[in-house]
Amino acid sequence: MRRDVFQAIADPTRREIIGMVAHQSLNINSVTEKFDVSRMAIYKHIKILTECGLLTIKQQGRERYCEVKMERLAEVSGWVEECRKIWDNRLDNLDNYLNKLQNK
Amino acid sequence: MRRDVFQAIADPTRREIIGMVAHQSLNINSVTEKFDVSRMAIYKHIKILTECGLLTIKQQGRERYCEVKMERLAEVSGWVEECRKIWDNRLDNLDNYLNKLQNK
DNA sequence: TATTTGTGCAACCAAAAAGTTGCATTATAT
DNA sequence: ATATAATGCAACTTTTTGGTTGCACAAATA
Repeated sequence: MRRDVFQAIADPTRREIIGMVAHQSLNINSVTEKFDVSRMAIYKHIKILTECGLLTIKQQGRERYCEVKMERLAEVSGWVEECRKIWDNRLDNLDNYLNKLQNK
Repeated sequence: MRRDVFQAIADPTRREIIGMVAHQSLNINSVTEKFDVSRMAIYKHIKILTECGLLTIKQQGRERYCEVKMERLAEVSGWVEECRKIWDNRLDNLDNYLNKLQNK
C-alpha cells in the first residue's frame, strides 16, 4: 500500500517508536514492552511505518528487528524548508522587505 | 482544543493551504476557491490549523485573512533533527563507527 | 432598503484509523 | 518430542476524520 510519511508520523506512538528504533534496532516484542497497548496495536503501527519506508525489517531467526530509515524523514524537513523559502520570498512580508532593503 | 502540529500537517489539503498562505495571506473564501471541496470542509481545515497555531486569523471587515505562523513548524523540523541526532550517536551503527574511526 | 457576500454553527454521514481478541505458524529451548 | 516464544492473520468494535447540507447573521453594495 502506498503510505504517506506525514500521515505516518502524525501518531505520537509511531513517533516514539521511531525514536526508540533510531537509538537501537529492536524486535517487535521489545518495542511492544514499552507501551501499554496490545502487541497487535504496535504491530500495526510498525506495519504502517515500514509501508512508508521509515522502517525496515531484518529477520533473524524467529525475531524481526526494526531498523529506522532516516532518509525518508527528509521528505518532512524538506517540506518545512520549502514552506520557509516561500515565506522568505513573499513580497508582502514587510519585515522581510525592510531587511532586504537594509542589506543593500 | 489542544491540537498537534504533526497531526495538522498530516492532511495533504492542509499542507497545501499552509503553502498557499505562506505565499500570501488569503481570506477563507479565496482559499476555498483553489479546492473542489465545500467551503465548510476548508473552514474546518483552517480551524484545525489555527487551533494548533500554524495559522492566525486577522479580521478585516467581514473577511478573515489567514496568516501562516512559521515558528510552529520548528516543532516538526526539530523532531526530525532530534531523531537524526539519536541516530548519529548510536553505538551500534557500524558505518558511523567506521567513519568516526577514520576521522581520528 | 434590499440584496449579495463572507462567514459561523449544528446535525448528520461515510470512511479511515486505532484498538481489541482469538487462532495459526514457525523457530528455539527444555 | 514438547513447550514456549515471536510473530502473522482475520474479524470485529469504537473513535476520529473529512466531508456534506441547511440555516443564521453581519458587513458591504446596488
